[in-house]
Amino acid sequence: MPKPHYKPDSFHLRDSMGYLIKRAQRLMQERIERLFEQQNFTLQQWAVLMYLRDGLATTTADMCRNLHHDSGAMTRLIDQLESRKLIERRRSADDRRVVELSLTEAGAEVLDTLIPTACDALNTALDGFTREEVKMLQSMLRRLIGRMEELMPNAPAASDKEKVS
Amino acid sequence: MPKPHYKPDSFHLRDSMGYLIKRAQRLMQERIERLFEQQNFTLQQWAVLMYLRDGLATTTADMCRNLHHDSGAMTRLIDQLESRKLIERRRSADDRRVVELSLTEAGAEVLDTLIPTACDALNTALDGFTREEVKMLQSMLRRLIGRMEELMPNAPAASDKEKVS
DNA sequence: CTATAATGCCTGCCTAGGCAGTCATTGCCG
DNA sequence: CGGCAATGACTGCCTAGGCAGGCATTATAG
Repeated sequence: MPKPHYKPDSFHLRDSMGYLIKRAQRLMQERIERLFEQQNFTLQQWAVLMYLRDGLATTTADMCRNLHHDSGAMTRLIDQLESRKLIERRRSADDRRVVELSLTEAGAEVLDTLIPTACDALNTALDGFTREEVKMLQSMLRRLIGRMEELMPNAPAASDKEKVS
Repeated sequence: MPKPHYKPDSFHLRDSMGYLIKRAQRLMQERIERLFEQQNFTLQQWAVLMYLRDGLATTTADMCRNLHHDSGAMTRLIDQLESRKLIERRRSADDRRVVELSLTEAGAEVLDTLIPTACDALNTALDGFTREEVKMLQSMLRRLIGRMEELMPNAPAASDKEKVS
């Protein structure tokens, strides 16, 4: 690596990619969550509902892996959504260990009200960005994510025992 | 706004800027924190030390505002760093409400070992990005942050009572 | 000068997430 | 078939952060 992006001597936190991303993330989350809180929803809860709607995950373990969320926390999160009648649990017949999740009518309706809110928040935050800039930002973030995922093979977060060789 | 970036009908979580940023942030944090954990440091703790070193904040309240951190949590975080002899508290003479913070020798030494670690982590994560791409990514994130900060005038997180008009 | 507001730091309470461990079920091996 | 690892869901424990309240000190209004 001929030219490192960051050098210890001249390092300043405010230029750090980690710092910038963290700050952006925090602001974005606060922003959207403030809009969601009237209906008592959390970003994570919303993400779970979205993933269910789009069929990106159908079981608890799927959800954990795809959202990089702790499995214990996921169980409790699902408890809440279930008690609010937004999703349903159903023990799988094929593999009786797994619990299949599904969106209820009420859940789908709630999503219909949350999505426009989220879109608005994103659009106003990205106001001033051109279409191309947004595309570029997305693609760069995706590259960064991909890069870090391959650097972190057995990323935990979806804890559940894992042998470390 | 003639052309919104996101439309409710065609919205998919995985294209959402919030989702991408969150995922990138999470991976980055896990990555760096895993490197820091041998020396028992947290990103926030490191950030506080860095801010102190660079004189970007000298009091608890400063720290909270600049790092968007809760003031209660900040007090406890500083308790820890103080008990580890990395920073010192000193009641200000001018304004006896204020507690001035300062880095100790030990604190500065610790920083010298942490910074290279962080740089490495960032550099390897950004491997594959050109110098220009990194600059562009930084600048876009800064724009986004600036935009959201002005949209969130009285952002809390540095809680402490605030009248809402 | 005094009463009231604002500020800074701190504390207690609550919730969410990380982590380890449990139990049931399934896959894999001989 | 029988034993053992792996998997999925779940639970308890611990810690960090969000939030509200408290106290001391300073700023402001009248």
